[in-house]
Amino acid sequence: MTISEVSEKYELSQDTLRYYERIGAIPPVHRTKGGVRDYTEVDTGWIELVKCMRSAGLSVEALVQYVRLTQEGDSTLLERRELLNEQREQLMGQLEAIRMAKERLDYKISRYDEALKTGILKWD
Amino acid sequence: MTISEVSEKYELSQDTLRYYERIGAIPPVHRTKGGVRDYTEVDTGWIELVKCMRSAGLSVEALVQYVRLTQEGDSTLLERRELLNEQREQLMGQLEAIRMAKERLDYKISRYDEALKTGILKWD
DNA sequence: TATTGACTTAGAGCGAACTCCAGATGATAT
DNA sequence: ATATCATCTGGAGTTCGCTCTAAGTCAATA
Repeated sequence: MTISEVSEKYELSQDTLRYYERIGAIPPVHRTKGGVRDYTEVDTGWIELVKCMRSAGLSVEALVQYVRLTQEGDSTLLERRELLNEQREQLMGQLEAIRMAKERLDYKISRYDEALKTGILKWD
Repeated sequence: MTISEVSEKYELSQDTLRYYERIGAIPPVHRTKGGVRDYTEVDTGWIELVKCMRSAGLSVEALVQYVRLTQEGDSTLLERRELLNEQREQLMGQLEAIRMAKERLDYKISRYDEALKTGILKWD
């Protein structure tokens, strides 16, 4: 798969795909003899993982670390689980922050709805 | 309330508090004759709102817009509700992204737990 | 074979959200 | 009054995560 195909499929710019590889957020991508990227399913699997995790707010740095550990082999299994656990905790926190903000927004919106419907403004 | 007290209470640096005010993410804060900030309850209410929304991922720009609209008075009620609704939608999307990432992390972690417990690595 | 178009790298540039700094001014305790 | 400390402003600096540019190389087509 060429970079433009991967870019299309995962809706990530070619620049971003190269960037992720350059900094190590994904392992080195398979290349043709000429040095052109030719993504395998393993490669795109990593892309998908990174896209998923980034969209949830994991830092690029955390992904780089994770990839580095996987490259180092089985001796880092424990460390990798720790890293994933930490990130999981982060996500749980973020989930809670969003839940709270949403609650607050819902309340505010309901007040606006009320005010717009009745024309009466009882503001706090 | 002085800026150092507010900074302490809301765990936001004094620089950040001044920054939020400077760019308009909160309305102008009450001052003493000497020009020193003296936060009222209304002021800290805004601080709390901004902290809540920022921690959930709302952009500073969105908050600036919201504050600007509130300053313009009742004619912007509808526009403000629209803005809050948009932000709410964003949060819902973010919630879903995090849910999905968490699911994936949970699965991966369970695989690591298994591997670490049994010593058997059946990797995909 | 020439030319077009996709791809390559290294490195600079950019927007968001702070964060830090310098120099001035305000508040307080002796 | 003076020393000390907190706070002020304007502006520069930092970090993150891309995004763009330039100049060169690879690949497919006429």
